[in-house]
Amino acid sequence: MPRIDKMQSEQERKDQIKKAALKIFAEKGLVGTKMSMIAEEAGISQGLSYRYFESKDEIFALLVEEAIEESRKAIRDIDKFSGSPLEQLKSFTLQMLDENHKLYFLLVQQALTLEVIPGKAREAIERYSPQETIERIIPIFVRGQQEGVFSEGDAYKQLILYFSVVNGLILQDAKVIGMDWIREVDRLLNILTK
Amino acid sequence: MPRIDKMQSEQERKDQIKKAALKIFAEKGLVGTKMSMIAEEAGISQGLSYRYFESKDEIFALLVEEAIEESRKAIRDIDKFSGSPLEQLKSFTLQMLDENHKLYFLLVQQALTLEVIPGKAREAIERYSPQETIERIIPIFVRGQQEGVFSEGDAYKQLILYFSVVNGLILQDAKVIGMDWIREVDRLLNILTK
DNA sequence: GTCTATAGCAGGATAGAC
DNA sequence: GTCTATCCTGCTATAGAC
Repeated sequence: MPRIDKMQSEQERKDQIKKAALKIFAEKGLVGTKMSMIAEEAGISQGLSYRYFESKDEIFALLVEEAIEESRKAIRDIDKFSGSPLEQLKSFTLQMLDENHKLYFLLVQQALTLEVIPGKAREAIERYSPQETIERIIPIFVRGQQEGVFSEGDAYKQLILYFSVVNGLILQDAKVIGMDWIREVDRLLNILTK
Repeated sequence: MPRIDKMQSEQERKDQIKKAALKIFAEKGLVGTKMSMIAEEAGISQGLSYRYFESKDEIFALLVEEAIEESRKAIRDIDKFSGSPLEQLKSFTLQMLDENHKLYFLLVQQALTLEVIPGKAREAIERYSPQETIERIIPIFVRGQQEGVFSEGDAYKQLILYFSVVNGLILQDAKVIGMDWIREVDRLLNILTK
């Protein structure tokens, strides 16, 4: 007879720890995060995480892999957003800014700024060539240019600019509370338009 | 008789260590930076830094104070840039992106994302109310609006947006080498204009 | 004044009680 | 299955030789 109380299955416990870890890692990075912080955030004791994961590095690597997988999926699905290039990009941007994606995004940023990242995380990062993202988004920019809405110039540079700007927005968002960034996305996209 | 060789005065040695520390701190944050890294960057032995500074925290705090002082100065001098609001802002932005200011900027970012920062650094951060920056820059935005160049709306929000965007640009700049960001500043300012 | 060696401590990981 | 009490490594900071 299964238990009815709030006791959790192994998978649920793992998810709980991972969720807590994601929040702290995204905020403080790999070295800045102590296992005790993750435990506290998850509401468990310091040593328990090790019954579910081998090491801090393993959790980090796991999350980075998930983040990258999530990101690939978002990129793959970008054509599902209907509308003009501008509207597509707006939908995509808003998606990046939502709660879940934001944390993943910050985590990858953390991983990218580290020189010494755990082997598995490094693999995931290296496997995920930005080429994939670029090939997927550049056509949208080009279409925007052809339709005369986007400004002329090197679409690749525009893309990098666009991402670094969204990056800055997400980073800021982590600090300034109570600001409705979503409203600002329109203004943001002015970077790209004529 | 003073020595003629490359032996350094106490002040020069301090500056050398501080310069090395700034570079590493800006990149890896307080916890991510090991004293051995600073020593290596400065080309000295691991223990020597402690003849010139009391602790890692002291160096960090010192640099944060300098960074903030530098930032106040840049803000105070913003009216010295001549020209239209747009040109003023462009000059100011380019200044933020130059080598020196960039590192300071990243350092303050690091300090802002930490919860536990050394007492002195915390004081400096708290003493430096963003109010000062805001009061200085808002009038430029307002003037831009009055002249019909900047888009309408809450100038405060535009300011925050602008800073988070520049922030993203600086962060990206630390990673993507060989990209001439300066050329992109014009495009960046499109966020603000009609 | 600078280096090398090490003391001391913080934090990751483990062992053992419950 | 979870917690508490350690072990052990790696880093900050210090001591002492040159």
